[in-house]
Amino acid sequence: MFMEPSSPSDMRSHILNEAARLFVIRGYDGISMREIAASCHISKPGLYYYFVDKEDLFLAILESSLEELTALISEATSQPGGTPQKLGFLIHAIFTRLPMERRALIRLAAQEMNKLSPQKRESFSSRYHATFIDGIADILRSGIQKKELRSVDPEMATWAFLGMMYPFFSATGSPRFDETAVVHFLLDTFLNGLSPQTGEQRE
Amino acid sequence: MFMEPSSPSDMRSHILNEAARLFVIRGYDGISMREIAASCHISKPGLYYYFVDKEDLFLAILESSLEELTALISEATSQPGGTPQKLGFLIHAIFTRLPMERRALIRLAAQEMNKLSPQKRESFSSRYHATFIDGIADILRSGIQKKELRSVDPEMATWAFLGMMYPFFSATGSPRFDETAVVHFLLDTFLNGLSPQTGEQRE
DNA sequence: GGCTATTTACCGACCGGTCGGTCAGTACTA
DNA sequence: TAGTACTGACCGACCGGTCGGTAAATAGCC
Repeated sequence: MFMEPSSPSDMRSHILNEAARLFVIRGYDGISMREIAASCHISKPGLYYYFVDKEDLFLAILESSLEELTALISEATSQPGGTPQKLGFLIHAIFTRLPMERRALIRLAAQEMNKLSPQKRESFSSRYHATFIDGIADILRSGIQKKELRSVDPEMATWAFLGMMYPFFSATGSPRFDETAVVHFLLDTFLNGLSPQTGEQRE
Repeated sequence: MFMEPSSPSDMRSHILNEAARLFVIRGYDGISMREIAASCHISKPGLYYYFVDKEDLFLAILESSLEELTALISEATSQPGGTPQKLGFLIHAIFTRLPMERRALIRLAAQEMNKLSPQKRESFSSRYHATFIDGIADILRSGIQKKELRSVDPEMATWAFLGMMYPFFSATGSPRFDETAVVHFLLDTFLNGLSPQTGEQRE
């Protein structure tokens, strides 16, 4: 009775999945609660039984994505080996452990966060930065400290790192590339660049 | 009498500017024609005097941004020097010749193109790819041919190149960095990567 | 120059439709 | 019989877009 839902009424998670899929395709303003309801084979008030409003539903999706990412980053951070290995692990994990839909969610969070009401946005975005952005920046920072990375602004590098990946997170748009090739290309480019190598390089 | 309007009724371009600013901040679905009208100190029907519908106004903004970009790319392509110089010119031109609002438009086009109706989207996106994406891919391709760049998939590299820049195109969100530093960082990272250099490197 | 006809550049009021959200039920369990 | 998991009907606000109208400038004619 006072235990929290241990089996979270699979309808709730079904809604979460379906709504995430739709938000990714059309954006926050692009789909209506009616469409989400129809896509879940439920009535619109049925949606409001599980979520207090549209924002609440959207936020629940963003939160779960952030949680997932945070777990991946902390796993990458505690990975044995040097910074290149940690970064390689992270890219590899994102592309192989997350289905495309969830990868697209990473982009969605970054792009549509501002659709939230001011207080919720502030709250989410500060957690988003503290765990996700700073988590990656910390890996980069420690790499710089250990001379495994050149001395650059870690936060700037984090945005570039993320930005490089985003085009390959698209549910629709952008072209389809072989994912193993993308994983390798991203890490290689981020670490070694596109200029021909003059000396021996590490990866 | 039969000359076309040489001074394009500065109201039209005022609307274009104002609407672009608003679309960038809130997205295509995020602002209404009423808000655009109010922001231009004009009535809603006044808007429809200049543009047939919302999509037409939006498309006019995207087209002008694409035109601007295309000009920059062709200028970069015909730049003297090697591929690194062409790429350097392009990044530099984007960051110094385009005010932030117009840079944000580049991102807007990529992100919100899909809000267009199917035929318009198809038409715009094919021109977008043919001139903008392929334009950059061609620079990369010729660089690879001339051994000035490592042998990678030029289209994949184009998306990564663009993706790296996008986080720094934000009108609001994302942090503010020193633009000269960003320009240098982006080119340097794209060409040389973040691993410490072992041999001498070219830029 | 004076007079009319037409065009330009808008505006207030309003349309049908959709939005997010609510409320009063109700079928089904425990 | 008390709660859980919903539903159909509905609300006010707002959406993109259109209607009929109009003041001011411009063009054509004498």
